[in-house]
Amino acid sequence: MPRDGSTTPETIDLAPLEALVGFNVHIVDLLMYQRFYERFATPALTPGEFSTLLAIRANPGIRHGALADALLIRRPNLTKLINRLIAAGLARRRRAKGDQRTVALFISAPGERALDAMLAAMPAHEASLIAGLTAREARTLHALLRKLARGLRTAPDSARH
Amino acid sequence: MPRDGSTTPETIDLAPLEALVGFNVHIVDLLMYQRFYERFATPALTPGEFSTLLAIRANPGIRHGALADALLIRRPNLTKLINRLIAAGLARRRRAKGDQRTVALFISAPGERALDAMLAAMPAHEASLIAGLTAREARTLHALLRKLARGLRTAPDSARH
DNA sequence: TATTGTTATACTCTATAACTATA
DNA sequence: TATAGTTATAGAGTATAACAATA
Repeated sequence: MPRDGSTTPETIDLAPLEALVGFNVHIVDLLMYQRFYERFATPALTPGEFSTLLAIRANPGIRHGALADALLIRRPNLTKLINRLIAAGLARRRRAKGDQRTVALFISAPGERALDAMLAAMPAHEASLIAGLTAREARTLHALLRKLARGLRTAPDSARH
Repeated sequence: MPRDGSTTPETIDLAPLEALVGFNVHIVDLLMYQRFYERFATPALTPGEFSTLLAIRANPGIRHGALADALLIRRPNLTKLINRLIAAGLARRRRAKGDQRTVALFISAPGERALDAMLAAMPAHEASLIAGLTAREARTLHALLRKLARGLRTAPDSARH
């Protein structure tokens, strides 16, 4: 740090950025990703793989397309992600009964165990994420984020290709 | 959509995911990024370039390292981003007065104009992002996100390399 | 002819290590 | 010897277009 009176500020003013909701959301997202990787170290699932596997368990037999839409992942990218899960023995693909074009996705027994192991650590993880907030603030934030997500998903100009 | 009684749910249950703060933050971040690109179409700045330029204007003469830390960008990646801003004539690099290793960053006149043009559209943009919330809810969310970001930045296990 | 999932591919973002020039 | 910024490079993540199978 400069010992002279130069213009270089070491205490940075981020006020104009913090005034924008999107910036705060993004910073929080980045920091939470960091925390996820710190806690669930190398051998485990990435946030995307974890979310996908959890969604498959909650919706056995779900199609690729429906899952991709729900998780905001493009179909080609989801295919690769699912391939990784299957290669790891955590999920299974099965041809659907009716429409022969579609594929039904299921979690496997090892997938269940992997998920349960991570979910066991999740309460402590979540608690550490919101450690800076009171319990009441955390509940409020959570509810507002869900409401915001719902609103943004169903928004008018969401002319998502 | 299947017309039989197959197990494929078209109404997806995301409850186990929405119960996790991190998932909601990530979804909101993704959706807000989409909105940003929809509004500030191709010729304009990316969210990262916009944030960086705004931070430079608020902190004239800031060093690369300090800026990278504030925006959670690695130094090599920030160098490339700044190179793009400079190539576009929006920012300038200048050798600092004291420590000859450091570089001081400044916004240019065209940079000011580009920023002002985007900032002029920002109130409407922000309003559309939080359209699903009441004014009071939006204020609460904003305050909680900022508090959360502060807490996560200064956290104990943020042994960020 | 349209749709589901896949393949191929490119582009961005990000991450690490090594280099330079200053300190 | 350590630090600031850069370069080089590789690895994720994500985007679009085109294809095969089925509707």
